[in-house]
Amino acid sequence: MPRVKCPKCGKVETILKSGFVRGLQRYYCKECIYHFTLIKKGRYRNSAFDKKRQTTIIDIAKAVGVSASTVSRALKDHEDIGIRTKALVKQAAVELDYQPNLLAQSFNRRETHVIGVVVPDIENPFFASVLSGIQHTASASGYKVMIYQSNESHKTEAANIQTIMNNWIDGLLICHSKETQTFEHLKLQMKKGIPIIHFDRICEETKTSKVLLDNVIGSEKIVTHLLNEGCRRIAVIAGPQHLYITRKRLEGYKQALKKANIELDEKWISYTDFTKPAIHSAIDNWLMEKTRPEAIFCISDNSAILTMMYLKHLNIKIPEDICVAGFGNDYTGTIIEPALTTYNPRPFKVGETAAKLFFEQVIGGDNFHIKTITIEGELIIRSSSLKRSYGRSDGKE
Amino acid sequence: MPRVKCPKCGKVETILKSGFVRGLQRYYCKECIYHFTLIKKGRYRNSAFDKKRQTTIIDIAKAVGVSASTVSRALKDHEDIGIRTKALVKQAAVELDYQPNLLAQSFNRRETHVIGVVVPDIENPFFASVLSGIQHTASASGYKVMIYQSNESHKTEAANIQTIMNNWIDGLLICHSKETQTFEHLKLQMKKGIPIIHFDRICEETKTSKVLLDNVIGSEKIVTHLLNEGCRRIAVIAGPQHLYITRKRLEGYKQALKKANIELDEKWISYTDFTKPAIHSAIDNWLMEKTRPEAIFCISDNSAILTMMYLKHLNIKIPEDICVAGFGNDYTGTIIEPALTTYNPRPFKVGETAAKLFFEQVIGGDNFHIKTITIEGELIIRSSSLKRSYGRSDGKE
DNA sequence: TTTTATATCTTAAACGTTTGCGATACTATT
DNA sequence: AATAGTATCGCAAACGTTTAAGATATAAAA
Repeated sequence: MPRVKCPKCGKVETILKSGFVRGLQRYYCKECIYHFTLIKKGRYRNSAFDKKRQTTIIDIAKAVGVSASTVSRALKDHEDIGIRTKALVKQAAVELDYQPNLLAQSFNRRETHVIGVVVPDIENPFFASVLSGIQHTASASGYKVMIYQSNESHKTEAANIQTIMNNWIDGLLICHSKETQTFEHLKLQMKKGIPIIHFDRICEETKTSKVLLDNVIGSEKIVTHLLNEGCRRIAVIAGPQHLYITRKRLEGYKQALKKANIELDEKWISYTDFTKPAIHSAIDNWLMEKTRPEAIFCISDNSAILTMMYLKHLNIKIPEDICVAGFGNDYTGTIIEPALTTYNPRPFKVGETAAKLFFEQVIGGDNFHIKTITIEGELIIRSSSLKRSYGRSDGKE
Repeated sequence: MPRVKCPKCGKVETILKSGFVRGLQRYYCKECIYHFTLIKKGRYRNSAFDKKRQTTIIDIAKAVGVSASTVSRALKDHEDIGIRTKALVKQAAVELDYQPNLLAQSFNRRETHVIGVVVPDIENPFFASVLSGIQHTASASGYKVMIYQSNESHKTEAANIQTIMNNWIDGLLICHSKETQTFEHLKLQMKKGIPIIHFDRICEETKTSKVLLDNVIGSEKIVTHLLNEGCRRIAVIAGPQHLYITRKRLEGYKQALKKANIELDEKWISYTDFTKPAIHSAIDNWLMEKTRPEAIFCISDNSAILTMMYLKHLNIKIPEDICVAGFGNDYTGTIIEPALTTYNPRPFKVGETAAKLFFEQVIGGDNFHIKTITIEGELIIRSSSLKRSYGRSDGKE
């Protein structure tokens, strides 16, 4: 029999073995009816937790000789606290290098002051700019921004939302992936009452605030400009057919034609996946027509760049032979020659506005009614479309 | 005297008024020696907290008829829990739509699984790509990413770090702003024991892991390439003199010259702030020399683009008259004509590596020794520098 | 002197989860 | 029958902060 003393009565004779728990020999004192093991781990005495321990309000409270609640109130200048106490507390806070545990605060208040953002791709300049706008606005109000990219995958998007929504964020700003066509993953989360704001590629089925690009008007402006330059046969490099921006920008295209009393010819519309081969083959097809297109309107700047490079490769002159226009105002459009006519959707402002809508919803609470805001963009005319006035100035930089 | 009953003894006669607290009439029962007010607010009964309440493990515990700790363990398949109980708990969790409160978990564990990232500017493609690499790697390990941009301001950077470090993040990945020249704000935080990883613009004074671009070797490769093309007088558009990348890339420039036995001429080095006017004036000055430079090496792609556009504007042929090379492999370099010779620092990999270093440090704990990893980049030769072999293929796309 | 008012402080519960360790009900062994 | 072993569970504390509401001291009023 081992010489083990009972921690309660101190006796040795009454101790019996009693199996094992978690690999440790267990003992049992007959007299005290008390089970115990010898080695104690002590959760908060050994581990890595120790190092992470910082000054808390309790430390301050002890130092000053008041209660923790007084410290809490003093630090936020609550009226109930005497001016002398406040001073003492604040001084002690500085001396002890007190830093509030924001995690504890958030936990207590059930508010993290974090905005979650899900974008398809951070490296896309448009989204980078939106992100910047969000970050800027959030920061100004003391909010943090957590980002996720879906990589244009519906699955990743759904998984991201699932994780992030579990108490981490106060609101979600989202632009759906190209793949996303069902929105059950979002609707599930909406029950939690966390504000959701859509931007750019929105979801039409949910009662959420939305920030839109003026896709229709913008496209209409571009196409109208091309018409004004004397182009009649205007081809379109569109995206996948189900994609929101494809539908909307095509709508603008059609409107412009209608207003100009030009009949729509479906052969001038090519649905692509924005890849180089798809675009090349679309152009090849058009060039085989007996009458070539006079202009190509590309739904995105990136495809416009690809289009221009291919046309140049084919020794087709821009804009003399074919005008080209894009949509998006990517930086590359100013570099390529001739400079690309495009439409600036003001992505930074899109981000700003989305963040502002979030704040409105937070402040408004139940009184807030969802809004849809369309950001007015800006037609940017550059050489790539200036057929009629070829040779005149490049427009503004 | 008001007809107020004592909540304790129920008597009315013994009640006295006793001033006001928080705007409410206060009463006092002589017999019970008990102060009280009439209206009770009840913190967790009325407010917005209610709506945010979700299913907790306690709810599950009640439903199944076990304790909360059992639920906690069952959900993570702890061996102590019986297989039947586990099944019951998991089933209840699904039925009640239980979502763990990640905030509570983090608070308890003192671990958020969030990586903080501070970059100067999200819209800069280099940083966007780094960010993407970080996000990718973090996501794969179940970590979230919180971003901050300093907007190249030291003050903003310091403020960001201050906020974010208070328990919000498990680690900090940072690229300093151009302005940042003192690092006290960082050193202060290092005491907390949170891993800090530097990338790109590092801090040489701190004992932190770092991820570097191969600035020196990369620049040397570029300049050597220019030398091989027959350029002898190679001018440099540098950045501000104190900037880390300026110093390093200049070092590579000098090394290349030295190896080629060409004497360094300081007049070919121009320190700019990367703005258009500064670059233009640097070029103007060089062109006034009796012997013009044969090549211009720009410390960054963006300044290379500006340089090329200005040279073209001056009707100087690239590369016949002057070769141009950049550093960074921005997308625009593939668009401009002639395409820009540059160096790909592999920003995505930089981000990936920074994140990996963080994980190594977390896993290694005290055993981890800080590392400095240099990411090997890739020389990308395009037309803008192909003087000798002008007219030959464009190199790989 | 008794009652009322004011200013300032304390107490304790609550947030949701984790976890050390004791408790209980068995079965197996001696 | 006494003791030892095993499987499975519960208790309670701990994390750091906030906050409702009671407590106390002191001054003012009746």
